[in-house]
Amino acid sequence: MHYRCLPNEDSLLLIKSIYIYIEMEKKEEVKTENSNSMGNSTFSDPMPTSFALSSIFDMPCEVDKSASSLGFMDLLGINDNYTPSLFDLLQAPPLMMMPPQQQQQQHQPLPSPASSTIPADSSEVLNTPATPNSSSISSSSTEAATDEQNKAAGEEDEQDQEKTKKQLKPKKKNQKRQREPRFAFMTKSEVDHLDDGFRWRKYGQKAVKNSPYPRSYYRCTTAACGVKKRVERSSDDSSVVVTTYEGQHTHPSPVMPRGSIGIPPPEHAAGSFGSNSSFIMPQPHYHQQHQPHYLYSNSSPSLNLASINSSFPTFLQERRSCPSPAASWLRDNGLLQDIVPSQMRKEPKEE
DNA sequence: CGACTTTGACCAGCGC
DNA sequence: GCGCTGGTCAAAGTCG
Repeated sequence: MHYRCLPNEDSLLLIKSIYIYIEMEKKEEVKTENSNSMGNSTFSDPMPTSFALSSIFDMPCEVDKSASSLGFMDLLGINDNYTPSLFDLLQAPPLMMMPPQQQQQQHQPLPSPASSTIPADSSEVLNTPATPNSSSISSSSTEAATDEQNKAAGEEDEQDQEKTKKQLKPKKKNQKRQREPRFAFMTKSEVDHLDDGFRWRKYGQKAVKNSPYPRSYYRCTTAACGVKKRVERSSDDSSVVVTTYEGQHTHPSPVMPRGSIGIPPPEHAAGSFGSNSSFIMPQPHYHQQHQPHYLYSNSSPSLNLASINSSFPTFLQERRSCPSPAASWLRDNGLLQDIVPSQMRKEPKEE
């Protein structure tokens, strides 16, 4: 697979699309693998995809150097003798990358920053993890209606029913439960619930099959923001926390992290995602212990790129924030090895 | 007292 | 159809 790079203001959105594309491509493989091997439990077999993605990011990319963005080659240390990988390109300043298939199939450009919410029919969207931590990969699935809408409908119908506690439950009867796009990432952390700048309310906890650790369910406390996240500890490695975000924040982070390494709303990043500038990527709280040291330790704390888009997978942002040498180091030592795909959910059967 | 967590019960989806 | 599991609800409890 090769990617073409073109300069474009919407590059990061396109990168997202690539990421989505990768996920979609890999989804089927993983499904098959899982069904052939160990059943259907979620996260049951993260490694195949993990490695697959790793290799994808290491894939050589076809770069249109003449058209690439200003300083991009220098920044990445790319020269005529070096073929950048997708990983490298993800660190580049705005540029466009599209897999050949996508170039043909997806004539429709991704939404401009001005309308950076993904179209409803866009089957795969990355949401806003705004997570402080490192490694991560996600998957997304799509299903669309909001809980709020369902709730309203359900309440209407069941008003006369006796138990108030049951009023909200029939809401799902007439409609298949639909989900927001989601993605998951893994983090080495001693704390389960990572501070990502948003405020969450825990609304449930469940024991997880084949895992001694429970899964916790959180909802964004902001009214009208239906973002949820699930947090669970990996049964394989108790030091790893798997966080799955679902949905997209409709508001800026209410909590700007203390000593947030001062990432101001990036003016020059506005070209990429600026119109959605209210979405400031919360920066990690480094007082917590969950921050893998290698992420930022040797690289500049972070470029403004880190805050460009709340919908951009954190692990990519962090990759982006590292200069190329660090990038190759990371590639060899850490991030991708930690990547775990989220559960690969079936596509909605009905549109 | 409000915000948040805990926890048992309930519901829906899925596989057998 | 049945049972299992994930996801959610909401009352009760806790905390600041």
